[in-house]
Amino acid sequence: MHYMENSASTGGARERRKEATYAALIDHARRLTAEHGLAGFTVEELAEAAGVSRRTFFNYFQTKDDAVLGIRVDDVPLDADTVFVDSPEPLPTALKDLFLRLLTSTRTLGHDVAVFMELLHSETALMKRMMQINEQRRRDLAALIARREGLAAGDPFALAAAGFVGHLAMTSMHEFVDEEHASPHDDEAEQAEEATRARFTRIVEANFAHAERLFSPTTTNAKD
Amino acid sequence: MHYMENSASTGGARERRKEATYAALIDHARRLTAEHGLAGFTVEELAEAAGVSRRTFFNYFQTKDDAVLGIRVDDVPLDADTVFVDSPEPLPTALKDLFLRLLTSTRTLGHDVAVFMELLHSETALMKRMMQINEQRRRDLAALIARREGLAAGDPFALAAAGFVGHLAMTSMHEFVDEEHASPHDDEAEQAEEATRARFTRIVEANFAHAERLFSPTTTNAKD
DNA sequence: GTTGCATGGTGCAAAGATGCACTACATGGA
DNA sequence: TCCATGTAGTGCATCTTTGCACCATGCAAC
Repeated sequence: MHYMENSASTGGARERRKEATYAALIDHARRLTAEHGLAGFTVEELAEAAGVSRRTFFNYFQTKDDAVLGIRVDDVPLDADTVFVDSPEPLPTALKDLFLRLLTSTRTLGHDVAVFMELLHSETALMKRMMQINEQRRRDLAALIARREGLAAGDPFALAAAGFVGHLAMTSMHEFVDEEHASPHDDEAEQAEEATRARFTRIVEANFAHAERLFSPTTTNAKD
Repeated sequence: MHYMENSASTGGARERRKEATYAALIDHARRLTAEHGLAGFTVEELAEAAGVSRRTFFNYFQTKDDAVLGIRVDDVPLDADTVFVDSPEPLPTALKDLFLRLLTSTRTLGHDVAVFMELLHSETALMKRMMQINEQRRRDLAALIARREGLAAGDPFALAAAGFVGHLAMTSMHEFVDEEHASPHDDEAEQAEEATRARFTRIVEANFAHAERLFSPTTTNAKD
């Protein structure tokens, strides 16, 4: 009678719809910025391309810039990320997961990474905002690591770890872009996206593996 | 500054969204019926395929069957169709326009016609409902023609004209299906859809041309 | 038959999207 | 300088979608 047993894959229609709208707005924001520059299109046009009203756009993003960067209004503030704090994983893994989760939210996991970096370098406004965001994230992450590991706020290890994660993140992204640039990887369909994402994830994991060796002496002393 | 001058093509986001949802629901309803039969899928699955909730489906269609037939809840009852009554066009043209408008609403203008006829003949429930609908439409149309032409309700000419239109409609659809069946028209992409629609429209116009000759002696006597 | 279960269909209150009016600001003439 | 215009962003009332509880029906197991 039922030809489909696995119907409800990702929860309710409300959430699926929201994700789809976020995806559409971010993707079109980047496409339009690449094609016309950040000042070359209006929010009105972006909203229309994504199939929502102008007003709805501002329910999803505080500013036009944020749409390009993938900074959602419903983002959990990093300093409230209980998932990371409560994760049973070892610290390096938890950090890697957090990083990947962030990239998923901003839609910069696969081929988008290269596009994203392009945009950052072509629009100074975006770069500026991104640096603000990263600064804030570094601070929040330090506090988060301290909480997770049972350290005092401002503990040097937490600060160093947070900085190191930033470094790993940046390194991973650059490394990925360089490698993609080096080997053609003639992509025609979106079928390539999955493979691209896998390549990127592999690079991230390779880089975060460094963290394992550097962190373990310290982390085994804390909270365990 | 603006790279796009023709932004607002079809009004607000609300209407565009509604049309898209109707289109998705009808198309998926037909696809699922073709693949699994009318009883082979649930409203839940149909709604999910179209990206809306089950409850929303019932905001768009009274019943599952109606979705396949393209009978919307917000359809203007035919006997309230002021567009037709107030149209300045000659009667045969107005009738043809009304017919094409109806087909647009039910999404059976192009390649869908053949699919639609297939479904009608494969599911007796659909055929039954369709005949009900057509019966009602014939009655309403007769009343509408009478109003438009300033005739008394039940005027024989109005009744005959309504019946004739039903005949022209049926003839057009069958003729189209036969011709498509005869010539391969290897369609691969949706690029063919536009051409298919044009072929169908041409057939409709050819058939309604008969109405011109038959109606004009009478209509020139009325209301003019 | 009757008990359970899947599905069709509806009422209702909460959440989300939209239209509209409004402010702020930047830019480019008179 | 001052004004007109275009666009970013926000407050608010209204409309739409959604989740959920609910009932009716048909069908299969017992």
